[in-house]
Amino acid sequence: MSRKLTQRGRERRLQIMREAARLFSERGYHLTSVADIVASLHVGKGVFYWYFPSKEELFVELLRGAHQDLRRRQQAAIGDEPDPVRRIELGIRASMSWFHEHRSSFNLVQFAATEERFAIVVRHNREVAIADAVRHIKDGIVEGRIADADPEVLAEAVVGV
Amino acid sequence: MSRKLTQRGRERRLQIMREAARLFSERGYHLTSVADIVASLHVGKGVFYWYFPSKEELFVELLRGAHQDLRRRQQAAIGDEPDPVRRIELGIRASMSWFHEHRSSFNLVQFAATEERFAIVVRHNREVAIADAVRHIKDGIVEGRIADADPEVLAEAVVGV
DNA sequence: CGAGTGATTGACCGCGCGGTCAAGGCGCCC
DNA sequence: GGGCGCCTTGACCGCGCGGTCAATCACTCG
Repeated sequence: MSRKLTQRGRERRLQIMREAARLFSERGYHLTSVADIVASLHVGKGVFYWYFPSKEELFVELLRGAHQDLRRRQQAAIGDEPDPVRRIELGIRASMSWFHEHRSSFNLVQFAATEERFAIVVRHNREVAIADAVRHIKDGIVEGRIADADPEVLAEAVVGV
Repeated sequence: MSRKLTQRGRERRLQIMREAARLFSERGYHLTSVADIVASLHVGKGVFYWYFPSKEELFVELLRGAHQDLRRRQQAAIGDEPDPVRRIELGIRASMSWFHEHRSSFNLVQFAATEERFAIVVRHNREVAIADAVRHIKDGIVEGRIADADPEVLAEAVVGV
């Protein structure tokens, strides 16, 4: 799907993603033009379209990247904690501190939720999170540490937090 | 500041506000053009600009209107309840059910928070809400029903809910 | 050196946006 | 009827957007 890139190319790509994330989160998606992004990087417009098919695709990629990063953080925090209740608690705490450190990603997600075409991605991410929580809850029920209720419903509540 | 209007004019104005709120909340502010709004009302473009100076102003007015309506609802719910702790609880519950009933207003506020020029209005509304809460908390402290802490800080927490 | 290819430039395009305005309808009062 | 003022129309304007592309650069490798 994507081009083959040299090392230099991969760096440019990341550079664009970082700058775009910064501008999107500061001014908002619609008020940040592609021209703004390339201008603040002091490069021509073609550079942007060499690395990304469209402004929209770039944004979706930022969204997905943020979600992956968050999930990685959760899993690192949970580690090999055996108690499912503690696992859930650690996951929630990790998410909170992650969002605290990555305010700009938080802004991106918040905006994404207000526009249907991006909300789809957000919903998908949410479902992944719910699936994660469901697994822990089922473990908790098996061990008798959590009341036997519909795991899906409880998971929704956890993610809602 | 605004024009003088006949009864018919006031109705048109409300009609536009309702339709705009609907479209903004469904598709988002930027994806809803003034042309969309007037088209869905089957009127010419000039009608819009007869009643509103700009698309931006209309949005701000919707934001302010939503805030006023929410606040009215809170005050009605609180009524003459004497206990300050109960007052706060009733206020929070009223806010929750109001947002539940007015999802579209919720979407508007959510979007507004992502764009600086509108976030200013949201912050102002927030400050009003905090001022309200501060008053109740001070009452609570005087009566000894709430621990003696910085009322401002506690109020922030209440509004955060 | 020259060929090949990844990377870059910026003028250019078409479009749809927010906003304007001259013109005219409609209803009411004298 | 005639005049007045609220309201409506829609063609029109300028602009800045997302996106394209022919030309060119620059690095590597034989």
